[in-house]
Order: sequence, then C-alpha cells, then structure tokens
Amino acid sequence: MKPTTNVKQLLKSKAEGQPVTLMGWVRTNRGNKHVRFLAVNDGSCQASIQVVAETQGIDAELLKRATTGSCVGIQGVLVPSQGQGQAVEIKAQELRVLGDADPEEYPLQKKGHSMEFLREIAHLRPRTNTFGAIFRIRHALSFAIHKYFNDNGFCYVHTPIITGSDAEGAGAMFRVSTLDAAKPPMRPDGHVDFSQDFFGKETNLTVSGQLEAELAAMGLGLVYTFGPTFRAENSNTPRHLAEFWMIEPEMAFYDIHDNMDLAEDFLKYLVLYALENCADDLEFLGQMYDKELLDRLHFVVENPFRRITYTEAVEILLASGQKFEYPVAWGNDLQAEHERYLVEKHFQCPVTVTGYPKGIKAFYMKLNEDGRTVRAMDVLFPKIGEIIGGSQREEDLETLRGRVAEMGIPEKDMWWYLDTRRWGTCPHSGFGLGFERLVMFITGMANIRDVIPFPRTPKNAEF
RNA sequence: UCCUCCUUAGCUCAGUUGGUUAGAGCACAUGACUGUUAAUCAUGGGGUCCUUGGUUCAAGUCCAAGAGGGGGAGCCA
Repeated sequence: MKPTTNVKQLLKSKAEGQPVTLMGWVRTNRGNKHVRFLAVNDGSCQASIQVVAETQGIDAELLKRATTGSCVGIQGVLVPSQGQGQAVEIKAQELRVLGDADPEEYPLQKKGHSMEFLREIAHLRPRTNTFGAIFRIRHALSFAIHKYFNDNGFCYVHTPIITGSDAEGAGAMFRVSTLDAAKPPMRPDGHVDFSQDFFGKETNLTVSGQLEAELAAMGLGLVYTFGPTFRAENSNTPRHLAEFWMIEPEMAFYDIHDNMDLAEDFLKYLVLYALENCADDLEFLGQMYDKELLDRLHFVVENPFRRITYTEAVEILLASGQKFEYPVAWGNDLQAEHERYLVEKHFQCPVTVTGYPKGIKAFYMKLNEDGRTVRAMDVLFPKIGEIIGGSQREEDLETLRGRVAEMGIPEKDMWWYLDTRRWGTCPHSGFGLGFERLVMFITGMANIRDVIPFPRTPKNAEF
C-alpha cells in the first residue's frame, strides 16, 4: 500500500477534514503525555507537515517508537492548525511505525551537523533538510538542461563511457580491463599485452564526450551529451571529483560568438529555472549557509557577462598593480588567482575569456588569423572559477593535421575524427559545462562533494 | 602531488606552564507539563583524548612516524 498523497500536495491543500494517508520520516517528536506533535517529511518538498496525535486515540507505545529518523505511516484527516507555525496539520487517527530508528544509534539529530560529518554518512544524507534541498535542485537542473536543449532543437546523443582513444588529453584516465591484475599477459618487450584484453586493445573510462559529439553534430546539427565523466587526476580540492557529470553541446555552423551567446543564454536559463522552480529549497540554503545566495543568482540572470580576450585579460592584470603569486605574462595560462581577480574584483560579474595562446589549449581548437591564438572560451564565475570551457573547433583538415602532429598525437588513432574534416566539414563549436560546478554555484555549497550523492575522490569510493 | 591546519562523549567544541577524579551545550534515558514549533524544566547515564613509538616522576597537553579530515595550490569541468 502506498500513500495517497505527499507533504507537498497537502501543504497546498485546503484543510477540510478530508481523509489522508501519508508516509514519511519523523524529524521531531515533541509534546506531552496527552498530545504529541510529529514533524513528518517525505522528501517531496523542503517543509515537513505537523501530525497531531492525541494519546487517547493513538497507542502510546507506538508514539514512543516514532523517534527522529523512524519511518511512519499515518491515516488521518487534514485540518486547519490550531497552532501558530503552520496553516494545516494532520489529525492522526491511526499511526503505524514502518521502520524504527533506535535513537541511541541513529546518527542524525535534530540539531545541525557539519558537512564533513554528513559526508561520512552519505547514505543518510538524503534525510536531511540540506541534502533534500540540494538533491531536489540537482534533479530540477538535470531536467532543465534536457528541456532547454529539447526546446531549442538539440538532439541528445549518448557518447561511449568506455573509450579506446586517449587523444583528448583532458587528464589521466581510469583503465578498463578484465585482465588478471596479478599476472597480466606480457609482450616480449615487457609491456602488458592488451591485445588479449576484453576489447583487444587498451581501453579507459571517458574523460570527455566531445570528440564523439562532434561526429554527431556533423549529421544532426545541434547535439548535446549529458553523462558521467572520469578523471584519474590526484586532485584534492573542493572543486574536483574523479567521477562527475558533464554537459557538452556541439553545434554545427556556430562560430565562437554564437558559442558564447549560447553558453550565456544556457547558464542564465538554468539559474532562472532554479529560481522559479526551487524557491523554497533555495530560500532554505540561502538562510542556512549563504545569505547572499539569492542576490548572486539574480545578478547572474539579470546582467550580461563581460567578454574579453585573453590578451585584454593579461593587460588588465598587468595594470592592476596587484601582487600575484604566479607572474602574469602573455603566453602563461591564467591561474586561479588571476581569474578570481578578474571576476570578483575587477569586473564583479561573470566573465567570458576568449583568444587564448594556442600553446596552452587543446589541439582541436580553431586557430585564429594571427596564427598564435585559438578560439577558446572559458566562462569564469564568482566563487567557483571556470564553469565552462569551450571553443570553436578547427574544421580545416590540413590545419588540424598540423596541430595533431604538433601535439605528438598519432594520426592513426584519430582517423575517424579527421574524417569529419575530410568530407563535408563545416565551422562548428561547443563547450563543456561541469554539472556539479553548476549545482555548487546555484546551491551555494562550497564543496563539490556536497552536491553529488556519492562523491568519488582520491582514496574515497565508499557507498 | 605540494603547503598548511585539525583529530577529546553519538554531534559541536572547551581543556591554562605537562600535575589530583577530562568538562560544557546539544543528543539520549527517566520524570513533570493538555497545542508544541530544533518545545521547556529537573535528574541521570555516557570517554580507546585518532594509531604506534618516544621524552618525562608524571602526557589529552611535548617530540617522531602513520591514518583520516579541512583549507590553499597545481591539474581541470
């Protein structure tokens, strides 16, 4: 038997004494010998509903078992509340304890917990107000991403999780193998013989779906991917995960300016979607963790992103008089401290930087007429830094082959990618958005491990 | 991977110059209270002071190594 309703619906309902069956988890159980008040939450929304149980009608032993964390089923009627804090409440007629939670053992309390502690009990985090809010927002944003692209004529393509190419060069990869790790077959030259492995070659988990998305865009026009991505980097920061979700649109016939327009419109749409559809959860997070959260979100929606070139960025940094740990010089990559200065001090708004030196960017980015910069774009956000990285792609076969050679990538590994430029090539662009970084920005969470249910980081794959 | 800080009750934390029996709030248990709002009040139980080794008459406190965690950096999304 399942509940006839949920808390979200009930709180919007007119209380007319209508019968309800509700199931959920007890947050608090307070009152006295004669009447008990249970705050019951079922995850349908931020708020709990108050269940009033008079001990005359409800077995005292059952009420005693309805402790914080226990799961209960209530049959009763929805009535206007006699108390102050809420408009409606359930007058219980029957209470069932579906699952006890021994209060001596149950780790979650009514009081606040540290994020670090909750991370250690990630299997129980969904039962907290904070993680309820975060995961509902995460869901809403996932949905909004698909809605945005669908409404704008994009086609969702599923790029492979297991890849035989490591040409993307986006970082260290996780090997996928069925070989015996203790004694793998060896070649005479002392290397592991991957020809005997499951796929007959060395394979890894994907670090990006971009190259395959480009193949799809060359026939479908506008495409996007949204899937898990894996990086075996030993990154220990509040902004990195070994397993994260990435959105990668790829658009035929888009130049770098169209790309920037799309990135900005897309981000604003997602922030606005959260503001309009997750108001209660954002309100809660703003109240509890970050008083300026809602102001910051509104600011992003309402103001244009600043657009500058890498060269202009370097000039601004050099003229700033600011002391930086890493020297600013044309040709060096922008460091976190430089990006933070541009976004948080100089412009005080999101910034899109284009035209990076080719030496610090990937081989597939389109070379500018100057021969020394490429049509890369990074969108930099306050607090979290680079949220989007993208570019117009090099569509000219010979130029691309030159870049591939420069980077020391064997052409035979890239034959299928190069083929797109061989036949019917066209200008095209795309970018990658780190989903968890977006969720961080919108929820105001400071650590990326708190916006994904079960974070994978170096030395941690629990749950 | 580098730098830095932290680890004491279920949780959050205090613990003086190394010195008797390691404390508080919350949580929990018991009791009181007929409408509570993270209820309130009273009483009570609760400790591998992260681990190992060392210095010392004496270590939660000092030293070393290790483990785990936080922050910063790099790599990146």
